[in-house]
Amino acid sequence: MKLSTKGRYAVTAMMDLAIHDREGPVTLADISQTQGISLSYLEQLFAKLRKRGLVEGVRGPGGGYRLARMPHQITVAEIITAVDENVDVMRCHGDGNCQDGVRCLTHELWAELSNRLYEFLDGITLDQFVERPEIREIARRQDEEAKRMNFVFPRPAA
Amino acid sequence: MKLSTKGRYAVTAMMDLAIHDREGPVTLADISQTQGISLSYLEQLFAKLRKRGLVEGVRGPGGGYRLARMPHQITVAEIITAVDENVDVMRCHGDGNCQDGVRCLTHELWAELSNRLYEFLDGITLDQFVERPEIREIARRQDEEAKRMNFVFPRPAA
DNA sequence: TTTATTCTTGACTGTTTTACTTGGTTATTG
DNA sequence: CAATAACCAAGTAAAACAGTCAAGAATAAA
Ligand code: FES
Ligand code: FES
Repeated sequence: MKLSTKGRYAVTAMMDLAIHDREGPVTLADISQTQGISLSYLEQLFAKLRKRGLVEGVRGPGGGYRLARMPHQITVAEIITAVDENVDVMRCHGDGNCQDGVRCLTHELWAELSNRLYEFLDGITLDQFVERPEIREIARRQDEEAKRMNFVFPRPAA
Repeated sequence: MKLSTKGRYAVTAMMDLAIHDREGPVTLADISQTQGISLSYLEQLFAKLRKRGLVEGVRGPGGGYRLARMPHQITVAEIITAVDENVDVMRCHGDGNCQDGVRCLTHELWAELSNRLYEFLDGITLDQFVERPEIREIARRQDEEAKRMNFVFPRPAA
């Protein structure tokens, strides 16, 4: 397992998606602006998320991305493994042969660690966070901020 | 937290150390050969482990490294954080300001994740594995292998 | 039907981290 | 003294990371 900025970005974006799920598809440009993540980088991440069946894209005006499942059916583990391809905690990838073809000293340790780690991350679903009032408050603030940015010149006085 | 080969090497080496703790200091050359890790790379890792007070070095002939504490007092979390300096699961490093100075959407999620992950890794100590018969068996095999390598020509028949 | 919107794809770039090497210098033992 | 083994400082090739750029394809709205 690897927990880097990449996985963090992915989870952040998925959370944004979960929060605005009822308001129709969310555009990557929106997420980019709201969460401060590079648009083109998001595109790469969402390509992977889509291949894993976590999100689905809607093209054309009014389009964007939408969760492919209910928030309580999407776990943090899935999101992270979707974008972080080498999730190899073990050198042997579970085959038990990294020591000249035989099992190495720490195989068991990593196997156990890997299992419990995955179980743990797999127990955290998106909905566990989006429902919290503190989170909703932050989301509301972000939305207002975005609105303020977009309509700074609503109609030039003329 | 970051779980990479680096941390894996460190834990592997520490485990080797824990197993051979009673036979006096263990040399890095031994670990290098037994576990298949580059000697100079081990030196770098052990420099960090030493700075964190996890091991102590004994110089000169017959020297090597030795655990600075009992195996049940050394956790996997300590070992990993010792060699992986940037343990920043959160972009804000706990300050809650990665979103233009204010708390971002996923701050809580990462804080909680970070906490529980650390607690989990902190609950695993070295002795929990070195006592297992399967592990001891692998260690025994490794030792024999090493012996066979060293004494391939014990005394040329003459 | 045109057009704007948005997803989708591929290639490309600079920076950082990994894993490892080279080449030393101390300190300790016999 | 010579052998041993910890210490230390640089440097390096390859990979991963974070991000950019550009072109295209599908679709909804005008
Ligand atoms: S990690 Fe499985 S054999 Fe080494
Ligand atoms: S992670 Fe703490 S504010 Fe974003």
